[in-house]
Parts: sequence; C-alpha cells; structure tokens
Amino acid sequence: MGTTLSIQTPSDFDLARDVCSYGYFLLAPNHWLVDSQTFARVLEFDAGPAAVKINQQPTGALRARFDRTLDRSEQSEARAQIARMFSLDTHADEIVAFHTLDPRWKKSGRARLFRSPDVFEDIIKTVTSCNVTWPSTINMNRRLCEVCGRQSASGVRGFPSAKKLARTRVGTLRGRCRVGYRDQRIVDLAKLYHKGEIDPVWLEDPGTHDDDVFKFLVSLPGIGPYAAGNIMQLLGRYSRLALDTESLRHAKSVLAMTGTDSAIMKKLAKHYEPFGAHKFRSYWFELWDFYESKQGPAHTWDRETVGTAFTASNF
DNA sequence: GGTAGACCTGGACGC
DNA sequence: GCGTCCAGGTCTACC
Repeated sequence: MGTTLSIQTPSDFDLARDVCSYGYFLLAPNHWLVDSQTFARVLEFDAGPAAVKINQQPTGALRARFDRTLDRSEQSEARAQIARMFSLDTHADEIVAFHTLDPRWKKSGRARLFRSPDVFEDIIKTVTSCNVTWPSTINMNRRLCEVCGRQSASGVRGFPSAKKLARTRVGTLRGRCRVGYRDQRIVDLAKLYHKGEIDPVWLEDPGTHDDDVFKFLVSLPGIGPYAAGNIMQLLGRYSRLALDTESLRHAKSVLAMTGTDSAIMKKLAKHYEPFGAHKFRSYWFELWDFYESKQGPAHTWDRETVGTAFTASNF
C-alpha cells in the first residue's frame, strides 16, 4: 500500500485543461489517461523512483497515489515536483494581468502551461524536439526512459536524472536511444547540470533578468534561439517567443502572413509585441486553439494516434 | 551580420 | 526490400 497525498489547488485550476496545455504531456514518462482523466508518471527521489497517478477530486483538490510509501521528506519533494509540473504556484494576479492583456483566454481560463518536475528534464526534452519531426521526439523520450530511466516498484520507468545521463556513454544515447548527433550535447548538458553550472535556482529566480537567462541559455551546447525561448517559457518566463517552422505554418495559414520566411519571422515578433511579458502564452494558446479545432480538446487525445501527429504539418 | 552546408533519424515515395 | 528525398534547429566556417 503506497502513500496517497491530497494537494490543494488554486480555485481556477483544471487538471485536464492545465495538463493538456503543452505538447510535453504526450512525452514519456508522462501519460495522460483519457478514460479516467488521470495523469500518471514516475517521479524521481534520492532513495529511488515512485510511480504516481493523479486525479482531481470534485472539491478541486488533487489526489496523488504512489506505488510505494514516501517518507516525510519525499512527500515534501513530491508536492514540489507536482506543483512545478502543473504551475500551481502561478500567482492569481499574474493570471489576471494576462487575461486583461489578452482577454481571448479569459473564458476558458487558460493561463498555465504544463512542464516537467524539474528544469533538467525540460532542457533535455527541448533538445530532443529540435531538428526532428514530432514522432522522433516521442521516440527519443520513450527510449531515454526505457534505456536510462530507473524502474519504480510497479515496473514503470522515469526520466533519467542529470547524474545518470552525465555518466551515460554517448554511444548508448546514439545507438539505443536514437538521439543522433544530440548524444554528446545531452551528456555535456547533464554534466553541466550535475556540477551546478546550470543552476535551476538562478534560472527560476524572479530576480534574474530575462535577458541574462536568455544569454546564458544560448551559450549552452545544443541550445539556440528557439530552444532558449522554449526553455524560458518552461521557466515561467513568457516575454520571448520560441519561433520555429510550426510558427511559420501558423503565420501563413492562420494569421495570413505573406513574404519570405525571415520576413514572416519579423512580422510574428511584431504581431505578438503588444502582449509584452505574456507574449509566449498568447502565441501558444493561439497555436493550441488551432490544434484543438482540428483534433478536439487535448484532454481527449489518444497518445498513440492523435498524440503522435498533432502538429500542423500533419493536418 | 548574414548565409551555406553538415549534422542524424525516420517517414514517404518510387522502383 | 532497397535507395533517395525531405523535414527539422544548431553549429561552424566563410564572406
């Protein structure tokens, strides 16, 4: 019999809406169970991994059931990891400010974006999303968990820690996880993170300026302007866009922008400028709205079918 | 500062 | 079943 935790949430929190708000909810070890509207994955602790299933009670509180007993410090750590994934600590004032600036999302309540339990997983997931189509990103994350992740008591595997990946051979990452030329970059990022040279506290500190964070991120191996912008939104910093080919498709098909790709990129930057500190959210929910208009609400997406092909290039 | 080409994987396609 | 082409962001060399 494992530990069950009850976690209070802000009154506007909606598990189905707020988990299924960013593509990473479809990447291993995350698993959204459509039938039961339950979120499942393995969380990492110093003493070993634990699988958890989380659903929302009618009161709004979350019930998190683990496959083993957690001690007090692990319970505290679990609460912190869950709060980060679901952005439970997003301040109400910040959401009001976003909806005031961009009222399109006030009715649905969209404001939170799903992310990983820690910064390291978000960085690696972003690297696996660069220069590949979405199905390859899904495969890389699945294999990273299968090959390098630790197994929980119930037999499911978690995302490998920085410590583990720092000690993994590049040949293993390339040969068995199929990450291609990202192998050395992933090991280098893991070493930097494990040594504390990538400091999640500094990156998440509201006192650290966005410009300094961006400058630091693009100095890291495998991180360019797109990846840095994406990692910034995963840090809760929405002042920058993460523009890629998906953005170009959105600009052409939804926003009716024309011109060369570089001209469209400049138009996009100008288009979202009025949303200031919230521009990534405005951009992303526009994109997400388009996906849902084609495939239905994200909380109904089957991981094996819609989940493998939800980018606009496949519509 | 801008640009061309290499880096890999996996899917689509033609034969 | 095999070979070719293509999509995708970062990095390096070069102008």
